Amino acid sequence: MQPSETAADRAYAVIRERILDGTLAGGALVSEGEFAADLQLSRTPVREAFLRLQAEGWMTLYPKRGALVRPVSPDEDREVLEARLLVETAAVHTASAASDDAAALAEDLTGILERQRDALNTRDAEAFARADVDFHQRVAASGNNGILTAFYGTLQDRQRRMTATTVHRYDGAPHLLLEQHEALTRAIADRDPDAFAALLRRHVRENRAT
Amino acid sequence: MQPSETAADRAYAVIRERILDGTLAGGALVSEGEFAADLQLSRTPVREAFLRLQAEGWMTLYPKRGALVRPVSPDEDREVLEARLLVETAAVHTASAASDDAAALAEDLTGILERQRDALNTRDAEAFARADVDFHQRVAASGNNGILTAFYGTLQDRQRRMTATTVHRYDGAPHLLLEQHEALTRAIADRDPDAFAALLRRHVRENRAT
DNA sequence: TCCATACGACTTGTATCTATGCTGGATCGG
DNA sequence: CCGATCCAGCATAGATACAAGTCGTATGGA
Repeated sequence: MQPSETAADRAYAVIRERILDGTLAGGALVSEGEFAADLQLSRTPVREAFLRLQAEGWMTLYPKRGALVRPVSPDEDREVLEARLLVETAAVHTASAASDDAAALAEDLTGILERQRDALNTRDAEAFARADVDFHQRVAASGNNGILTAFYGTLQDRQRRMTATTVHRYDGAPHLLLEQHEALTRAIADRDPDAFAALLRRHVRENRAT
Repeated sequence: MQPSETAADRAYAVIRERILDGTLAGGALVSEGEFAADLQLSRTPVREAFLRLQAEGWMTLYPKRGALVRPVSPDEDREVLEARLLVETAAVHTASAASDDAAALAEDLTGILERQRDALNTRDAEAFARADVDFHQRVAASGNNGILTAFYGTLQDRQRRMTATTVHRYDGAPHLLLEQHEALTRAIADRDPDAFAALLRRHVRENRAT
């Protein structure tokens, strides 16, 4: 056994994953004992995981009653999209003011797009989705603001859960998504934050899943 | 005894307060046992508080070593101010698009300003600061986006800690601050988000403490 | 002197135990 | 038949016990 990862960490990772991928639906009422039995540990590490999940907003703990997996609120998708737009747009605006940052960003994005194109060709949906997340994460990070970048990460997690919950619909074909990413990258290379903002707005509206 | 508030909640509130008001300086190494003895409870609730504080970014837990109060990073004040500007500006932009929201916002802000003016007259620094926080919180909430509003709250907490850490300097007199708030409110009443943005930028730059 | 190691103090990680709160259903009185 | 009450079962809150990791220091040998 490799105890570099504690039992509490394992419990946390497992439960969080089940929430994010939709195995544990919103509104489900779970208890510490359940998971303790399931994961073969005592209730203590499970409890720690619950507390952490509550702090991150995934669960609500009701004293002496149990833990409720927080359901996705009706407004959540709008709110997440608004927030993502805001952070990404502001980041590109900042990056565009410094030619070095803009160039580095464009270069990194080109690399990620290459990976995504490969994934499309090899029909590796997993890698495709991963590249998609990386693309936007990299954009958000270009604002050179750790707080906002971290916040953006939480938005991606929320979105991941939402897309897992709802039926996963591809309004457009994957290659359309790729083309939009390419257009976004061009706007960055051109240091045109306004064009980027307009393209991004369309991008997220048309394809709420990414 | 009124156990409506659990021991863990109390421990959390106390420790968090000590971090935010600077009693517990950044970089301090603390242990569960210390606080357990101090607060007269067992390690369990203290541990829960530590976990929660870590999840919220106030502490870093080192396995078998102790807990470190996370120091304020050198970039943090810039990052917090950038993020606050971003969220408030976006919120007002949204609110300005709906006349009802803008009117309600202007009205609420006027009320808060009244409180703040009273506080200034009675020299109640505490109430003055509270009104200040409320003013900006209300602005942020006008964006009608719960996720962003909650995020804004965390920014205020971070800022509170920073201003507690550094010497609290008032670059301008309190009444200048009040005048700026009044100007901001007028911009909102006029549904002029661009003017608001410009005023706010100056406001936070001149007075990094609020 | 220098280095390796053994030890002790301190810390967290996890399990377990007790007390208490909540809830739903059975029971009793009307 | 209906509502108040009681109680068993379940879940958590918190305390405690114990195991194990880490570091500083003392100690003994080369």
